[in-house]
Amino acid sequence: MKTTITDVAKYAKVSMKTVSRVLNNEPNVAKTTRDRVLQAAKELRYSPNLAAKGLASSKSYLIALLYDNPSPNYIANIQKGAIKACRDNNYYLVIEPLSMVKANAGDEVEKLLERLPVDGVILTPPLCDDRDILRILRKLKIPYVPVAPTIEVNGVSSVKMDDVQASYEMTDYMIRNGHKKIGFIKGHSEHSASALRFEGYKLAMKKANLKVNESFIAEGDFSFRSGVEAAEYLLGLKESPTAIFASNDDMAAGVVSVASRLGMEVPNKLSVGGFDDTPLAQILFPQLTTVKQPIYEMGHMAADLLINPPSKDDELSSYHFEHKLIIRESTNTQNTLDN
Amino acid sequence: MKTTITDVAKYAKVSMKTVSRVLNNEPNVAKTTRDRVLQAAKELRYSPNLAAKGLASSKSYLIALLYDNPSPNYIANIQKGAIKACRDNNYYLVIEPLSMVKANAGDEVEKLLERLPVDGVILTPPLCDDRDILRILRKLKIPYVPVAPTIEVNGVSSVKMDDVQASYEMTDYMIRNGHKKIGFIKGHSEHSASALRFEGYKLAMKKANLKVNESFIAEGDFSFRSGVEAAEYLLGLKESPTAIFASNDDMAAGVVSVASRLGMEVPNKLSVGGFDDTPLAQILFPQLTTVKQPIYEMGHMAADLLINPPSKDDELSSYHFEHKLIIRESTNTQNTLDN
DNA sequence: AGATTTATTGACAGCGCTGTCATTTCTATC
DNA sequence: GATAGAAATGACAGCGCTGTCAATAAATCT
Repeated sequence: MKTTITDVAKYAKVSMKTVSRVLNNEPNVAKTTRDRVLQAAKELRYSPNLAAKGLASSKSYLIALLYDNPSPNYIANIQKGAIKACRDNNYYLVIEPLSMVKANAGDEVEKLLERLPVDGVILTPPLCDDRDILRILRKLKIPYVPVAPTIEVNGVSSVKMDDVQASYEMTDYMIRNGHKKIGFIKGHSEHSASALRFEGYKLAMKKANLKVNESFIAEGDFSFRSGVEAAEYLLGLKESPTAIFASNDDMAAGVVSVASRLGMEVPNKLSVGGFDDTPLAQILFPQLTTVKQPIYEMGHMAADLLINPPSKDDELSSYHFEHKLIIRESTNTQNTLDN
Repeated sequence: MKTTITDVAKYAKVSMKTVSRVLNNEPNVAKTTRDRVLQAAKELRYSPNLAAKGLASSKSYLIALLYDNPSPNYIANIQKGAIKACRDNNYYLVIEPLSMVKANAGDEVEKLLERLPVDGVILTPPLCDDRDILRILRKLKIPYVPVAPTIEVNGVSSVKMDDVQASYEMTDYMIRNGHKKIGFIKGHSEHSASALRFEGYKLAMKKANLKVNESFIAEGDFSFRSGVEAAEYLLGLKESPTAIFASNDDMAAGVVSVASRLGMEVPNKLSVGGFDDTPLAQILFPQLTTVKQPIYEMGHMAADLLINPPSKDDELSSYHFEHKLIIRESTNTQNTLDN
């Protein structure tokens, strides 16, 4: 038989309500009473029934993680971070992959959340920039935290990293290594990060008084294959870049693979930079210079913001986390003789 | 205001209980009544309150996925499969990563499940072979389905694939390609699959009247790095194998990387086989010959077994799913002249 | 037709907790 | 020491649903 709050109340010789107060850290309980209740709960190995709490307080103690992101690694890290925050607060994480390809993601979300009235929703890219979904969330009055969104919504905190700055740093690093002809492979146009990373690249080029050569900009969609295609194009140019900055690791892996097929040694003949620091980056030969995103941290903060909403006073519109440029083997000083 | 069952009852001019019956597909409701209720529910956009259902029926409509598996890809696929089954049954998936490294995983699980009384638990390797966890689950009387377990428990259905057979097929494929000196890299000793895959390898060798050369067997732990180390050992042998079967893709990637560093062309000088068919397998150059595990299918069935438990009659002890040998570029016919 | 079984429906309590508000006990004040 | 005010505690309803069991309607059998 499962212990209930009534058992604890009897044992501690107080009312149910007092037990409830103690267990929920509500104020106005005498220290001695509090200790007695805590002791009773401990001895009886009491643990609250989530469904009952939920029903009585119209809370669910559930946070939903919505995603439509093909990268298992990204999702795994967001999950880890979010779960940590949930565990520390006796919340639970429900995951719901979505497919934006289907006509209306909004409807799907609506149906989902009408059934499962979660206390908060974490939105990962590209979902966090989907107007339909945001509208539904607002309509259902469900708090949400977008991870790395482009759209800023009034009164909604978000977690992000500085994609522009990170991308700037990578490009700048290549420039400081003597590279002047730097190719760039864009990411999926639906992901807001794509534009930001491109921005950072252009910024660094501009600051260094380097002209952005339009033919050095290739389209990609974050997939390995698109990296291969972009690399084939870039390296097939009669005057090809000496460094290629792919806006994620998968595409960078594509570049490395094309380069090695072409007998173009990385990094001596071609420097390659990636983005994300996926496990792949260390598996590749040579290991990839890349940018480590604070994914775990963002997931953690997103959940935490939903569980412990900041008071209006200290509310920030967005919380920034630090990325890190990770220099490995795929980039090198440009040998000026080669140029 | 959220519609409740009472609203639907009034609208359809029946009792709450009848609505409940209709919505839960219980028998003994007249067709006309059923239709009327369904219509009412639809018009009112009714959706049940999970917490209330849970409280009243002492069910939670939640399935927990417990894992301690460093492979995001494996987890992502299990999750996808499990979620599909959950969605189709109005269940939800709660994920809980565990760390077996910590002293007693059992306690952690116990605390977790006392708080969150889920209707079922999916256990992935290596958790599914942890005696402590199994004991707790039995004690708490929570149904569970182990994915690819070694331990068989009476009355508990499990989902699996045939690791021995799959491994046999890969080895056999190499043998039929003319290879005689086939190296094998074992997986993490804690994962039961490791032993099974090794078994399949030995079986194939035996069937082909090939002697298993002890020095061709290397220890690994499923990590890329361990694959590198194993490959360095195997390829450093004065008489080294012409093919290496690594018991997962990450280790196979390690082999490929060492081989290319050593200027040993894959597959012409060395065939390499992996296991898992992770995205990595297609990203590598050359693309990896590997075994595709029915991970999604196993996740799906695991959740389904928990949601719709088979009746005692048609209960199977374990459900097997088909793997698939995927032949790509990293394996080749052994050139007998080289031998 | 009347008796008996079976299918269909409804009334109502109660799952375990919290919110509201009433009540009691303490503390500070003059 | 009486009194106002604050702090601590408790009584009780009710969150939205389902289980139980009783009541009624329909079907089947002598």
